[in-house]
Amino acid sequence: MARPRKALLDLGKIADTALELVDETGDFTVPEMARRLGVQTASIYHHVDGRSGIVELLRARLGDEIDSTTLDGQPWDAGLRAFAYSYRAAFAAHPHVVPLLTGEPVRAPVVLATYERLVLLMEQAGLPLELVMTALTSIENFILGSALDLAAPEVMWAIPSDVAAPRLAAALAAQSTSPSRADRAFDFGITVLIEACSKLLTHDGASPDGPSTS
Amino acid sequence: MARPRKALLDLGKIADTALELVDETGDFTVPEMARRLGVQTASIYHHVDGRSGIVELLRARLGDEIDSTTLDGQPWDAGLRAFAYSYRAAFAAHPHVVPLLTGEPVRAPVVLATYERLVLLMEQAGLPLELVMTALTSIENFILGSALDLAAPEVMWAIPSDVAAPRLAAALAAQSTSPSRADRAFDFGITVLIEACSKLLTHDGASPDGPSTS
DNA sequence: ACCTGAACACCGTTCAAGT
DNA sequence: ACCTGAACACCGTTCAAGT
Repeated sequence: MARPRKALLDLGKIADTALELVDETGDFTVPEMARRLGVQTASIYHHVDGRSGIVELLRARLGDEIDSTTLDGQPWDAGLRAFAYSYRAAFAAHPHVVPLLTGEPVRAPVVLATYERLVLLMEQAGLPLELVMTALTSIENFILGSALDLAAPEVMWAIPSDVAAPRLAAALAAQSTSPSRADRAFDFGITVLIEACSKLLTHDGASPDGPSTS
Repeated sequence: MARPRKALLDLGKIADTALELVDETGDFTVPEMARRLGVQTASIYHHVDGRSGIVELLRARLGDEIDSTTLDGQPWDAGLRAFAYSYRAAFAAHPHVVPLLTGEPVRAPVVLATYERLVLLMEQAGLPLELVMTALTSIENFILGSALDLAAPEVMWAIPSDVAAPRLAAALAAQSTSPSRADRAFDFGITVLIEACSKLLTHDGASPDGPSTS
């Protein structure tokens, strides 16, 4: 065979296969991908820069699933909230990908554009410029930590039998079950982080409330 | 040689070597450890349950570095804050270990005992029991996400030259440099999350402004 | 440019053999 | 119980050879 008239492989197929494999088995392997693609292992190396190149493909793929339109026609806090939810939803759809992505967060062009828009909105709302990255970084870290939580099993607070922790056990038992533990924790955290941002605004524009005088 | 009169290996040495290797090179390998220990690769398998057993050793090691005495003789919020800082400090000392630990958080006995004590304190302070795990989970996720951030290079918001993001660039430039970006983001988030917890308290105990019913 | 087939170094793990 | 030496399956990566 050697070189076929039409290429057997392209980045899309490679990304698809890697994502499939990670979703199904929790990880991927270059030979495993080659088998699925009906191709030699070496062939894949003609398209990507090794295994880490495939991880970059996955990072970009997740980034593309993040909805970047959430910032238009909304106040900045609602937009930020929607962005956070969309960011996490992209991870939630492929929880096993997240551990492969640690070390560097998603910085796809779409995501970068969203951050640019966010910075602008927060600035205009009155958040001091030197606080903007602090706020966004803490929110991003929270999202990433929450995403990792998604890959963990739901009942993971199993208390070893040789440890006495009655109140912890009671708190675990007292959790309502409808939204998952992870969902509730995410909502709680993202809500308070965004609220905290709005309290840092210097109300030099028109602002209804505030602890000035009443 | 075969079996020496005194064992060459023990869990302490194995954990030490793995930690050394991860701190120096970012990862560890069983044969690499064996070389450092002056021992055959197979010997290590007589002490731990494979590579994942070594990861568990590292998880426990990090857990032991967390200071669990922070909760005594302090109000719950100061204790929780100290615990969070200590938790993160343990990660900060060995940032490359963190990615190996994702999937399951640290649940060493010390940490579990701290959580037990925290739940008790928060309950007594008046936090509704069904909210306790939500609050603690979101804080733990935030800590984990922040810890991962520590393994990332300080200047990681490099904006690709083909992307225009002037306000993002300005926000990055406007950051003060004294405490690191990661430190500031951590402090911001942990402060806000704990404050949010204290607002959820139902002041039915001895409380200055609470409604008087018992 | 793109695929094959074969190769290489290396890793995780097992196991019989020795004390 | 604990270590060795040798083995096995598998992985990531490279490369000459073919079209």
